[in-house]
Amino acid sequence: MAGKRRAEMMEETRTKLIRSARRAFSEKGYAAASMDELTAEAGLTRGALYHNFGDKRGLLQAVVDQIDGEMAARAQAVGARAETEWDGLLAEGVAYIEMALEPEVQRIVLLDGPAFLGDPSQWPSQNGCLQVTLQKLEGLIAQGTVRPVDAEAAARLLNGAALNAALWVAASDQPQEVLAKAVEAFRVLAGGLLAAPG
Amino acid sequence: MAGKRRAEMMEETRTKLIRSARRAFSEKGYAAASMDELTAEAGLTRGALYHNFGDKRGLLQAVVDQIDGEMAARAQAVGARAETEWDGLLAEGVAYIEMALEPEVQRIVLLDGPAFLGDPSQWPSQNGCLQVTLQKLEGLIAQGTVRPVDAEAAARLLNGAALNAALWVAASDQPQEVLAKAVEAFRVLAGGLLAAPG
DNA sequence: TCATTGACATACGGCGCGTATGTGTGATGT
DNA sequence: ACATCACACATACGCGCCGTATGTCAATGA
Repeated sequence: MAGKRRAEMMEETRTKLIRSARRAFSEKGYAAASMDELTAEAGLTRGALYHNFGDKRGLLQAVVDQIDGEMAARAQAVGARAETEWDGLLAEGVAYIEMALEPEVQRIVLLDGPAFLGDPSQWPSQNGCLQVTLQKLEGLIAQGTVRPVDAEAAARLLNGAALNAALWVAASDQPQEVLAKAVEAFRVLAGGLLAAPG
Repeated sequence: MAGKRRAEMMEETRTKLIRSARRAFSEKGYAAASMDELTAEAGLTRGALYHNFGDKRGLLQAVVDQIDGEMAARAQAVGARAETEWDGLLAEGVAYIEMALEPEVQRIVLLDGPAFLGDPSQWPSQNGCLQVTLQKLEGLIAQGTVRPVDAEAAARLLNGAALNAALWVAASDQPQEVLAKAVEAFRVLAGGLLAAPG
């Protein structure tokens, strides 16, 4: 028990703080979350927080990076399972919409993240979600499936569309029906990118 | 000077407070803006603010409603000037992207608004921007130009795409070039809605 | 074994929000 | 015209929260 090295201990406290922060931020929002409560829930004090993350924003940044990484990995996994590259792109977009329904993702990454950390593309994590979409798009453009538009621009618009759709679905009364409409509209819109409209 | 009725006076203080709030919120962000400074700049105190708007969020709501209304009016004016309905839709979208480059719009309506007031479609102002796009889309669907998708879903995705494009442009080093790419990508994406791809 | 580093806790100061209370001016009735 | 009321706004107060400065104790290394 006491046989742990200092580095391991520190990594553990970081993990505990991030875990508590994910809970607190997603339930109360970043602004309303109290550092005292948050750290107490992790069995620590604010001292540990300022030592490890600098300030409250630093903790938010760490949380956002973690969730963003998880989202990117999940989307990529879903996209890789598709039969064609194009279906993969669509699947990734739909996956983003569905993931954005989770309170953690919505509240922390989509709402508080941009508001308190600024534009996602400026984040240290480099916005993994965007990178995944970007790569898929570049591949599709190279193989001629997608028209030769600016890949980054298209990726941003697609992600933005998916994100906004998710906010809509989440605020809706009948999430299931609205989700179906959102996914359908997403497919139609994305179809605009195709070189040979189907 | 003293010949004003009470209602007129109250309307004037509301106007002054909202004006100061637009400045403060857009420059410092909602969270960092101090009510004391804000009201002092308007020649008043926090008392006036709590009396007229209930709390800090109430003031943000009022500011957001005002800006949203202005945006919707501007977009509608731009869209109405186009030769065809379809061109009008595209023009509105481009107008949103360009408007979102203004710090007031970006910071207050696009970042702090959703974070502190929740989903835009739930706002009392009913999100005028969305309504404008929605009407245009419904017209286009009725006349057969646009495929029969769910109009609200499509409107949301379009607006979301435009919004995200704007964030990208604003954070960029060469806004002019990036804006051109964003607009081009927007046109391509929107083309997916067309019944007869061109 | 002892000095030192560093991870974390404790203590302190200040600011900002929300509310409770005070105040003066315009509205109202006779 | 005068007294009274109502109300828009100012003033006063308390609480919570963040950031920093300081303290403490265990782990490290010679």
